[in-house]
Amino acid sequence: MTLPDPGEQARRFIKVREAHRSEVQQDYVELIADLVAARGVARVVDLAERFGVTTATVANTLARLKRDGLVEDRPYRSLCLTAAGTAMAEASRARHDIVVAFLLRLGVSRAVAELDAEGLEHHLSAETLAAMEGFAG
Amino acid sequence: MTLPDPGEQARRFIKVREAHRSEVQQDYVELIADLVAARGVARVVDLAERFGVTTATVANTLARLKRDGLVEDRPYRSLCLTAAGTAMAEASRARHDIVVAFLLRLGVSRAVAELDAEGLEHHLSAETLAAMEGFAG
DNA sequence: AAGCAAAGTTAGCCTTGGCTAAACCCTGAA
DNA sequence: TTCAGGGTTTAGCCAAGGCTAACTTTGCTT
Repeated sequence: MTLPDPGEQARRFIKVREAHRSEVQQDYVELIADLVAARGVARVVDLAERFGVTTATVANTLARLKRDGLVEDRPYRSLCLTAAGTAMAEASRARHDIVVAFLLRLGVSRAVAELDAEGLEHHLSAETLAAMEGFAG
Repeated sequence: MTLPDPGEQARRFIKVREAHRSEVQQDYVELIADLVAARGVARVVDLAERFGVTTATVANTLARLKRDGLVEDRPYRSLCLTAAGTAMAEASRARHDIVVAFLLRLGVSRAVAELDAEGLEHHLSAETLAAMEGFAG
């Protein structure tokens, strides 16, 4: 039983923790973009329902997204992404689609593919994502 | 652009949040088991070095693991897993190995496989894991 | 145009998981 | 045997991301 180099191992865990920090942001901008695309508006209640949290939690999270320049600050108005938020949403969606296509190609059912993609997509390096894209077709 | 069913989508995100809660636990018991296997003892300083955090953070996290019955409570002694902790460590390691083997088979470099596995392994359903195992050989 | 219900926000609380600084144990060398 | 230094724990701080309860704003309906 040989152990990895300590510094190398630490870098891996630090990377995972960094990914966690942007996960929520990516999920939010992606869902806001999808809602806007599908029905023209994204409301706080919709996000709360689709994330499975309360509207208070959504408001709390949106405050951070506004602070970070991803969402427009327009109280009591429909949600709206900034240019940076839109860019992040597009990147997230592209990656999400690759992961789902890959899992389907691997033989996983649609329901499970959509489920696992949600957790997986934030932890893929460019190299792995490229390999998945190639495999998916 | 059609949106998923709200309840279905919520269940996905709830699942991801649940996975997050046990991630740290799994990483800790897995590393403790590896250290014990490789050198007989697992010390707080080793965990801190390999996770890339301070020893204070490790002590804090270990208090939760002890509370949850995964680690023996023996202050100032080498860390030691309970039966439950050992079982979790074995399951984590098996899953980790499958993911790494799968990524290597997919054509990803060893370094990136080890890196991505660390983030990926906590977000795989049984179905996807089985598919990966089959693909890996 | 008024009033009410639904949507949104705010205040205050909790846990997790980071940190620093300081106190505390333990052990090996003098 | 003692005591200095390294390993461990404790105390106290912070941000993220959950919650409930109470409040405000909006906008639909009458």
